[in-house]
Amino acid sequence: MGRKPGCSKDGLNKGAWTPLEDKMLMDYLKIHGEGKWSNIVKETGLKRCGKSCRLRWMNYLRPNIKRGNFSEDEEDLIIRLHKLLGNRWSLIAGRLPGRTDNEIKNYWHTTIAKKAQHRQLRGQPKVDRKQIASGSQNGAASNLKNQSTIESQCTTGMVAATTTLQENTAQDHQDSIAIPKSTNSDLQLDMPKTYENEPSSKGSQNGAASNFKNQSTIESQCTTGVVAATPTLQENTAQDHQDSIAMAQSTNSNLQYDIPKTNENESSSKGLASGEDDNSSNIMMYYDYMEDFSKILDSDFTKFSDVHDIISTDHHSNNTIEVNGDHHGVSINGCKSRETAEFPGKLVESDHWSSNKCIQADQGFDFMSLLSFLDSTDDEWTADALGTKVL
DNA sequence: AATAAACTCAACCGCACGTCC
DNA sequence: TGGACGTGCGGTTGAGTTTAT
Repeated sequence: MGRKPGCSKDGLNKGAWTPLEDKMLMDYLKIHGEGKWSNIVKETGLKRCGKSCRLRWMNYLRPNIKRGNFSEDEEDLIIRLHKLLGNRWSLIAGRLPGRTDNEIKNYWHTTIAKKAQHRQLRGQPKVDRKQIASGSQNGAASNLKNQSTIESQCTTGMVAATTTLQENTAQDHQDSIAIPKSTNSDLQLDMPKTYENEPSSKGSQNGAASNFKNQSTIESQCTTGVVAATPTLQENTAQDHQDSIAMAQSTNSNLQYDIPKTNENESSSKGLASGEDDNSSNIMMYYDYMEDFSKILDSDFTKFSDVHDIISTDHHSNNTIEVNGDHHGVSINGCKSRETAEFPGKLVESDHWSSNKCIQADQGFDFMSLLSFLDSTDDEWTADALGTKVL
């Protein structure tokens, strides 16, 4: 790959921007719009490299940038998303309207890390600031260039998502995201809340899972190293406050998580979960953690907030969904670009989930997990994200 | 009031990746 | 096919500001 010409060219300004420079940049962007950053230098005479212009625009000049302190909801959401995504600040920022990745990153490094340090003073296990910053302290997906895995352990009745980081210590490896607890040895994930009539403020700003008016339950039953899943979408009924999307009921043998062979040395975002031991009771799920979650998060959840708005269409593609006339995408496994949605033709028919090449049951599983995950109001969740019980 | 320490955050840097030729 | 280039991202820096002594 060729390297871009850096910003270190002679004659280009560096450091803080002046009001005049800001004005020149904004004037240009008003006319030409974003993009073609390198042209700005040529066409305006602004002595800034394109990269610097982009940064200034994205982080400061852009309209609708929210300034000021982060609200509790925002902080909570950041913590949750960081737990899920690690240091993918741009993705996190995408869920917080008006906030930039840089701002969130700074906030994390200062305020949130400080809180964790505060905990450290209370005699909890030492937390390295860098670890906090990188997310490795809580076992989140701190570096998604590394292999990530989700592992499900039937024996303990829980699903634990872990990231296997190349530079992680054994201790790191043991850290896990405390996705819903379960007391059921059949690996039942009771999603914590119903969304009906409860537009939670938590996470509502980002248009993510907040309006999902279904209680999601995920049940998986261990067989022999295979998770069998049957996602079914139950009709909403007035009497049924448990509107639920029951996933992974293990009754449909057509739906199985792929368990590819792994190469230990493979440095890939794709991971295979495998327990610390090879206990056969462990579930191992092939799971493209980075791509799938990021793409899910990239999608506009609000567009999927109401099942009634989702119309299966055959005239575009039998796997395309249309929401109020528009097409929206949750592109998974590289089936199509982000803009092209790939969903089963009939969402409610489980067979389609297994037969459709573009979305598999496990992805549905994760999609629903994510919704509940983000909407959980469990205080312990937040505490856990910091590796602490009390903030 | 002076100074040091701590904190904040805008900006820079290097890298990865996609696109174009 | 591979190099050049543009863009975006995460990590880091350091100037400016605030707080503590």
